[in-house]
Amino acid sequence: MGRHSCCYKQKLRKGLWSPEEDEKLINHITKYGHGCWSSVPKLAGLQRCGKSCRLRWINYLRPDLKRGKFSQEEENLIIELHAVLGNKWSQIAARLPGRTDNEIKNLWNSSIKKKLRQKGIDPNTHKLLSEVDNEEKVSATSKNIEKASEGSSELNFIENSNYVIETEKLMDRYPNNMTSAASAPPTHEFFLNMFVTTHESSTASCNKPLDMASYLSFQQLNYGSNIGFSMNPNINNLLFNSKNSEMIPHHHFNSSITNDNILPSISNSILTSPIAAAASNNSIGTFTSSGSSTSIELQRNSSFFDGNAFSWGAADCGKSEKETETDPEDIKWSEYLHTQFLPGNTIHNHQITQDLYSEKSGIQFTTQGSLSTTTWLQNQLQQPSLQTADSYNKHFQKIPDAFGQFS
DNA sequence: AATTGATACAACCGCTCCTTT
DNA sequence: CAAAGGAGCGGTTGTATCAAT
Repeated sequence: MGRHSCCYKQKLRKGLWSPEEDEKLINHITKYGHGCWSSVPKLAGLQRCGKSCRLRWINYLRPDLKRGKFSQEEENLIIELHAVLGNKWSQIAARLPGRTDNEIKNLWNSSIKKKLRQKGIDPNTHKLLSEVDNEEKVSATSKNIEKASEGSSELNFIENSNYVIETEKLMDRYPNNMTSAASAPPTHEFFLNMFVTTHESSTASCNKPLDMASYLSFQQLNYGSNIGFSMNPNINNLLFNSKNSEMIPHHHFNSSITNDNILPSISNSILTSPIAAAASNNSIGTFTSSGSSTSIELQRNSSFFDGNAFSWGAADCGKSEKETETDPEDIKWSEYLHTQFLPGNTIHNHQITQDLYSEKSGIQFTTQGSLSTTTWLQNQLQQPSLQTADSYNKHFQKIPDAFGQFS
């Protein structure tokens, strides 16, 4: 497809949007919604392509944008999410209320990347740069090593938790980079091998040859010590659905889960999360595999969990209630805008949360559960609801300000 | 005061995926 | 089933602003 069909039309404006154009677009969408984006410019009286209108609305004019500088918490969350999701900016943005993928992408490229490098962390792999160098050496060397130890999946951990990958088999499973979020997730079979081969119901902390805690030592990710990031509880509750690349709050794992889902999920979440390093010295739970399903209990059995509000535990799983999902598209725009967009109106964080998280992919966020992502996000929104309303006000203030710049 | 470089942010481009015809 | 079109995503480029020289 490539270029949008409307872009072929002549005399379409490009470049920065003028306040007049913004006003036209806002007025149009306020009254009629965007509907088909390709028809928006014509209906709104704009010499722009629909794509440009969409972008302008989503990235700048949309009323629920927070704008302003990113907080440290937001930055931390972005880093943690990036460790899991990679450059999936839209997915990252979906978990940061009021932030756009573009905004986050820009922040990452202009600021966070640099900060991470300064702290000796490779922004792509979220590993120590020195480790990445070592890996490259190991990778290069391994190509010249015969498959002497083929069949063994053991890993020898050397002092200081550095690791040596002994088997080419393992390297084959993780070409280039074991933990790169951009690379394919570890296979279902791999984690079966890693965690549940020795016992049908096994306790991770005491399994040999490779228990979970040891395996986590792979990760030298320790943002807490390396860069002083706070350990955010948010990501800890997210597991990964390998089939659609969406994260799922852990609450939903209480029911039957197939290995196809859960193992890659665990792998992605644990392998790439900053919690991994911190968790590496602790037993964090039990994996049980039976037939096609795997149950997982991640226990609060270490100081790590207590110290950092790590809430994998199944204790609150049963309490969760599935939030009623609302498709944003079902919301009548005029109503939406009149009730939420207009300055001074109180924003119902409940609805905002739904708007932000009800995606076509069907991500289901729960409203309860201690320290769950949703809870955290709700907390963000609840400080107070007026915070969001305030951002709306700021938005409206910004429009006349913008006009002022040109007058 | 003018120039240059760095930075942040806005917007565009090309692509893929999905839906519709 | 294939083609066309719409929507969205991620990478890249363009531009405004600010600080340093």
